[in-house]
Amino acid sequence: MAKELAKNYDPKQIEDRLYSKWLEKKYFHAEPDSKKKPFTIVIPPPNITGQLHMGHALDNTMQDIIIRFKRMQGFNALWQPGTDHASIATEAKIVETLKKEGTSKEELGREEFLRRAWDWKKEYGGRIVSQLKKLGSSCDWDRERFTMDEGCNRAVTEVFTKLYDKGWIYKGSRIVNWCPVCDTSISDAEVEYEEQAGHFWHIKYPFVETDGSISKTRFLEFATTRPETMLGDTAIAVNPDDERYTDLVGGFVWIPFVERKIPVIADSYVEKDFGTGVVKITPAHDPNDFEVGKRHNLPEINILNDDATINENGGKFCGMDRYEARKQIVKELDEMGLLVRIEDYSHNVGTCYRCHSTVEPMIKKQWFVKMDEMIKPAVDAVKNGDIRLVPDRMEKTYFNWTDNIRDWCISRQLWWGHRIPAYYCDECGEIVVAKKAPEKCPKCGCTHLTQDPDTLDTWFSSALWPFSTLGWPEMTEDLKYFYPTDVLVTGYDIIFFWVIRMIFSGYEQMGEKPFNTVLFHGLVRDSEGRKMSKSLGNGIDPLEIIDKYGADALRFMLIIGNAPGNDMRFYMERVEAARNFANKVWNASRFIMMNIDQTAAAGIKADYDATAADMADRLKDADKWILSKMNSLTREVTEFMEKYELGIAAQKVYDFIWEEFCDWYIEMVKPRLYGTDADSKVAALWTLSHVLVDSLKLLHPYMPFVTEEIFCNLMEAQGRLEKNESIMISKWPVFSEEFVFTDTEDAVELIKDAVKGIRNVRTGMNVPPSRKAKVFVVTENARVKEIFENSGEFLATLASASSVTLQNDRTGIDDDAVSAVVHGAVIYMPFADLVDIDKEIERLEKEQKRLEGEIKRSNGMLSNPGFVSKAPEAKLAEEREKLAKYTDMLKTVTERLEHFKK
RNA sequence: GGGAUCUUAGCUCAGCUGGGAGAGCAUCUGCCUUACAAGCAGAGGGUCAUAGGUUCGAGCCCUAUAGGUCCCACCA
Repeated sequence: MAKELAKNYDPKQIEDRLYSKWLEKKYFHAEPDSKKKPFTIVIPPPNITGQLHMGHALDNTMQDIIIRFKRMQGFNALWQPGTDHASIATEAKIVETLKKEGTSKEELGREEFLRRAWDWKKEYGGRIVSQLKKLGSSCDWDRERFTMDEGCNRAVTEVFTKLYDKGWIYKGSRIVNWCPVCDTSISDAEVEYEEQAGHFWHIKYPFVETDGSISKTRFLEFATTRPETMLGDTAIAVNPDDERYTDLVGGFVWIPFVERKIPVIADSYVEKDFGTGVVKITPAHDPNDFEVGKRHNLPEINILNDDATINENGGKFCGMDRYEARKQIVKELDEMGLLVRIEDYSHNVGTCYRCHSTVEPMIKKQWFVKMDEMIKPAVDAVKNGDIRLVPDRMEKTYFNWTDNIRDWCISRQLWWGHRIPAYYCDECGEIVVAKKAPEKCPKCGCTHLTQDPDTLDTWFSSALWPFSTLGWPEMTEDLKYFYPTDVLVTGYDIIFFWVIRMIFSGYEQMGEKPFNTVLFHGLVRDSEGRKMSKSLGNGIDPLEIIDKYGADALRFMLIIGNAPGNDMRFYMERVEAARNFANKVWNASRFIMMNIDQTAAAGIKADYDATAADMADRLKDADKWILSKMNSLTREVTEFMEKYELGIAAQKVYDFIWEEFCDWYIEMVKPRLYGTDADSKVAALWTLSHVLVDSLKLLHPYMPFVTEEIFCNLMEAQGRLEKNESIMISKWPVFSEEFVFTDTEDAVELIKDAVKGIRNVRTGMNVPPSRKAKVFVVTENARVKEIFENSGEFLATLASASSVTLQNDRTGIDDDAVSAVVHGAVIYMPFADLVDIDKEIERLEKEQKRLEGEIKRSNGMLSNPGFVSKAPEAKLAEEREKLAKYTDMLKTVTERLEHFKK
């Protein structure tokens, strides 16, 4: 490794190399260790069909930031990785490929199809993993899992049989959402509603007279958006309180085409005021009608085949596609004079979340998980705070779902997935649910049993992910040590699919929550705020960004200035800004290392392992100031990260490094570095190094590569690489009392203001005389005096007060002037912007009022017996301190105000 | 229909328990200065959607209104 940093920051030169090093050193690997506290994250397993997209990049960056942070804090940090078999999505892809090859899954047969699927997994499952590595993800790859591997399969079978024995998994004939394209049932959560422009067909059925004849004059009018379902109508319903139709209830109407008479029934489900107040009831193809049908014992007539063509129950329309049949039916109704009118109508249509074709509700025999009992602990956990959702508004969404939960349809008519461990006796039809295929039927003794052909919903196995990956159903050491996990990071879009199901599964199977906190993030949208999608072609490939700007830049961009749970837009300019920041850090470090080298060459060497106490008497005000700032920053950043406010934490680090450290401290310290005072030089170098190292550490979770590269080079340059071989396993900085220099910090802040004022004057030289600054200097004893209206004279005055010379400042003011500032010979209030005194008086009056308010509040609290008796001592002390501080400030402000008023 | 959320600079957004209105980009003015032009020093630009309320004090809390986004449920 070079002792000097390369002249130019080039992520390509460092990222892959460092990642390999980390892997080689096994820094990502975690084993149970009773001496250390665990911190665990399980990855939301990406689909094996997937390519890394911006959503993944955001999700995994957040996890990596947290896990790196915790690792540095000394936790035994495990980030458990893996991938998801994504049954429906993967199967669709493979079916598509087969189609292109001119074959089909039926032709291939189940076994061959699965072989192809596993080949697919082998080929593409690794792709997403290598992409995650490009991002810098510090997952423990030795532990990589797959939702359909042997262990997960054991877990799935275990859960299925357990819940079946408990009666919480059952097979039932119920109305389910059927996707005719994916050719499978899907759960309620997997239906997406889309607003579609459609029609409202107003149709009338003729009455059946008491003598059995079909009326030519009396009709019952209703409206429907799906006319083809009339083939499956088994009743017509009105509201029981609807006086218009009271007489008709009990009568019959006639359905054309299928030549069937159906009863007119009364059910409160029908709303009087909507449409004609008459509803056709199709129990087999509408969830509400299904319920009505159950209440009235109506026959259920299925009119659709699985591919959404009309079946033999549809009479002459048999074999037609659903939409073709719709057209034809409407046409013929019109010819028969039974079509009253067509109204344009926009309504929500349920579509499959995978293929977006319209789903058809159908009655099917499927497997369900009973939810009413199992959901309870999951509700309580969030209610009583055992599991925290961040941001907490997600709780509303969560409860909205849990309050309206319905049984979960888990069987899928797919081949790629966990096979349902249910076996049917070929003789007597007995159902046996068991971990292993039974030898013979327990009822009739027949030895021929057939396994259920269906597979399980992908989410059934994902729900077990937090513990199945740690070895469950075996009670492994891993499981005992790492479970429950600490934080789950995921998008709010899969709260129903995944988060809730993990929570109830954790409680049911483990008897304990799967994680303490769920941290939600939003969607990454394009620069116009649209969802990134393949169909729009507006997706931005994270890998291209990494290639061009580096993973550090991408990561930082995704995090900074974004609040938890909020969507964000992707801007190239923001990636550039992040890359520029990395470059800034690079260059500042290069400067510091150059100076370390040069001073060392001159025989002056700082002890970089020295403590603050060792250095105490050599530190200058500027050093104390930046150390103090660094110290506060450490505390703030740590606090924000612990609250998972990653965006704010990143912003703080950014501001500190760029503004305070680079723009101020490094500039302030230059004269000392170029000067001759060895002690001062050593103090400066020590401080530079100390602050740089701590800044790099705070930045490391966000920008792992650039920080590691600099850190290692710096350590080598300082001859302490052996003890500090990687920043990622270095100690996270902690707030320390030894770096609290409040007074110095305040003073230098004032000085900064002063310098800014001077710069302002300088650049404002050509402004009209009225704008020329009035500069005030407040001396240590608070004596206010106006020095000069002319900046030149001001500078001269400052210079005369100086005792030390500074050189080569970039601020554009005379060297000597700055020295006075930096050395605190005077403390000033720069009012360079100040045009008239009235404004300042106004400001001070406002401040005075504010302080009076604060004092009043503090007094109120301190004289409140309730507060005094209940508040902890620290809180009381804090309040007293505040009171004292504000009282003091008020005094100063009032004094100053009086002065100005004079 | 229920719920969530947003409305802050020209654009995109931060602003965490009420006290300074902020960042990036864009615009304008100076600077190739021995870490960095991927940079430095400045400037302009905001009734914090509107109207009330609570408070010594409101971008932040409460109420209402308008507009946007999203989720859930669904009227056939």
